[in-house]
Amino acid sequence: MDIIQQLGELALGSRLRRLSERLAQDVAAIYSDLDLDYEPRWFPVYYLLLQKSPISICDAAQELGITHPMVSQIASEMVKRGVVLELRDENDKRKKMIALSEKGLSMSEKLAERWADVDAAAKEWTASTGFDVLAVLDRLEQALDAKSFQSRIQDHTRKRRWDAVTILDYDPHFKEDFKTINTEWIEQHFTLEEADRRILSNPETEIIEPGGHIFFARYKQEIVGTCALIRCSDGSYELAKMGVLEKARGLQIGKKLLAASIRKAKEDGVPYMTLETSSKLSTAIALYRKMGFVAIPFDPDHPSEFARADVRMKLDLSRYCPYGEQTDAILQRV
Amino acid sequence: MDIIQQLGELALGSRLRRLSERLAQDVAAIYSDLDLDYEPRWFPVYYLLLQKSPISICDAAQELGITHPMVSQIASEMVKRGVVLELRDENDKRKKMIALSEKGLSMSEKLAERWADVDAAAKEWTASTGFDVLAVLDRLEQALDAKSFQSRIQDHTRKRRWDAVTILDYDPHFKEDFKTINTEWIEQHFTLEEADRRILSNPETEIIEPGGHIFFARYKQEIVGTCALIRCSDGSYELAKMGVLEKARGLQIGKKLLAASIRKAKEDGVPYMTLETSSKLSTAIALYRKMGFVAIPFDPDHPSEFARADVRMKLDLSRYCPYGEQTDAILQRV
DNA sequence: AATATTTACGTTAGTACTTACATAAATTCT
DNA sequence: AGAATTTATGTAAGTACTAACGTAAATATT
Repeated sequence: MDIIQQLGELALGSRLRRLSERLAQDVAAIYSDLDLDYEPRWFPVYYLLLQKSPISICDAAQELGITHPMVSQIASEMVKRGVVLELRDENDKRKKMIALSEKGLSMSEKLAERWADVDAAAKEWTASTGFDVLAVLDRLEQALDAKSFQSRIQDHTRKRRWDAVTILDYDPHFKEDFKTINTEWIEQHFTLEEADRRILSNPETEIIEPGGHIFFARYKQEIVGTCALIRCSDGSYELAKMGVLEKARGLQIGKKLLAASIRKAKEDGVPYMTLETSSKLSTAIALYRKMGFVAIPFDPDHPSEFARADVRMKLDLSRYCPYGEQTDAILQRV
Repeated sequence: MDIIQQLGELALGSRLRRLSERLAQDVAAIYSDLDLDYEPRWFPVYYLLLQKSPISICDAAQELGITHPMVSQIASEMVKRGVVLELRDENDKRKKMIALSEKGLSMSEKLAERWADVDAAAKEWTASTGFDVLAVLDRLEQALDAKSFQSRIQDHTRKRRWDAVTILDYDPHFKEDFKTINTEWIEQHFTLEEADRRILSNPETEIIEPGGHIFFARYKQEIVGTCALIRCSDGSYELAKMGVLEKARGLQIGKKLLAASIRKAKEDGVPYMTLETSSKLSTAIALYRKMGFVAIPFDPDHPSEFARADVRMKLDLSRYCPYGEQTDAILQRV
């Protein structure tokens, strides 16, 4: 029992490879005493030519599920050894048709006998496991056709990252984080305004006490993101002060904070949410849009408190609004 | 459904390879965004170093079940990229000990996360087939450890050849074959003597009518071997005129003829069999010996009819004598 | 102590593929 | 009809291995 075996599914690929190499070597050995102009690697091409002949290089490659350079190389080897003949297609001068020569054809009887032995040996071997090995391979391939291994891995990566982030409600311990996280992103793109300083320094009096909320995202024991719901005079919420630390970008923390905010707003029976942002923040706007927010015109009666704000968006919570309700599995994929 | 799939067990190796390559490619892709000095092919070595460090090149190769040049190459790549440190073993100056560097170790956390995703994806994938894929692989490998694929194929080849040869009793149609087959081998090694000509030209009066038998081996509609049992005055049989055509050598036809002869002798309740041969025919003598014959001294009272004969052998049929009775399966293997 | 054998490792060459690119012919578009 | 695109093939270079050989050091044998 070596490490490759101990690793189980993680080293499945290595194991399949090892097994196939072991077989290939053993199969190669059985041709050695046959004294024919034949190489084991020719098998797929030779076998195909026995059934369909003549055939063009690329058609053969397609039928065999290998690359055309492979067929091209094997074919020229076979031509060199006199096993295959090249003919040119008359209608299409690009095409090189290959076919078994007299010599190539005459080898088939002896080869077919060996193949029958290989087939019988393989059948016996696989049957001895008590499993229908071919069916297992069929299912494995089918499953992979339905969904690539890469995307399966990605799903798990996404899920792990998603689960690694916890959304927390406001706690006085996080007061400083609320300030530093927002200061970081504001100063990166804009300059800190007077209203920013007031709100970021006094979240409790400015947001919580008037009936708002602040959420925090924790990743690896650290607060890396935050966003606030400010209670407006008409009872709606304004989403604001959403920020994620530079180093924690790409973990879909913004989406998770936003989903938590929408969920809370629905819980509280709020009719709609608004937000103000800047057209410079295109990734943020894309996210808001994905979550259902739509742009609304700037109302001259309600000018923004912030100089950087030039976009106003709204999410109508009375209508169907999936992202406040959907499961994590769907959210992760959006 | 391509040809590789249609071929079933015959192309099992190709299929395993294809599957492993598909996995390898997908797995390679998930490291690309990780921005680490890491190559997917390092995996086995890296993983081992995470558990056992430092370790020598050859020890690592052994543990991983790969060749030491592979470990050596991977290790030097890793050294070049600063992931691995080389130390010299003090006690054994041949040994190069490799260990993860600070940098190599620091990568492990991120890598381990990805591995966990790969592992989870693979588990999910294999489980979706409804089979215990790992168990199938275990069984396949175990079965191959117990008996190599090559020897499994050989068994089938042997059996096919064995079954392809039919032993027939004397029939006047075969009279000419009896003569030509024996003439071929006698003239190859010796010269045809007067007694040869007499017996070969008149098998019926010389062998059959005095109570003897002649067997023929048929392979692909052709008589390719023969041997005779000559009834002696004391009731025993003398095995004689055993020959196989040059072109049919290697098919174990001699063994099959001999087995048929011994079986017949036992059936007929004969106490023992003898034969005369030449010390020049070492392969034949080896076969006789395998089948239970032992050399006996030349009895001066019974000089041979043939000048070439200088070895006399005997098989005591009253004692245990496996090869007259054993099944084909055992005979094929002898 | 001298010699033979084994072990550890590196190097080179080979294998069975692939990807990427180049070229020529055919087909489609305008 | 001329230009752009697609298709068929070949070639070069790369990948991830292995096998085979050579060298140096250690160990066993005589």
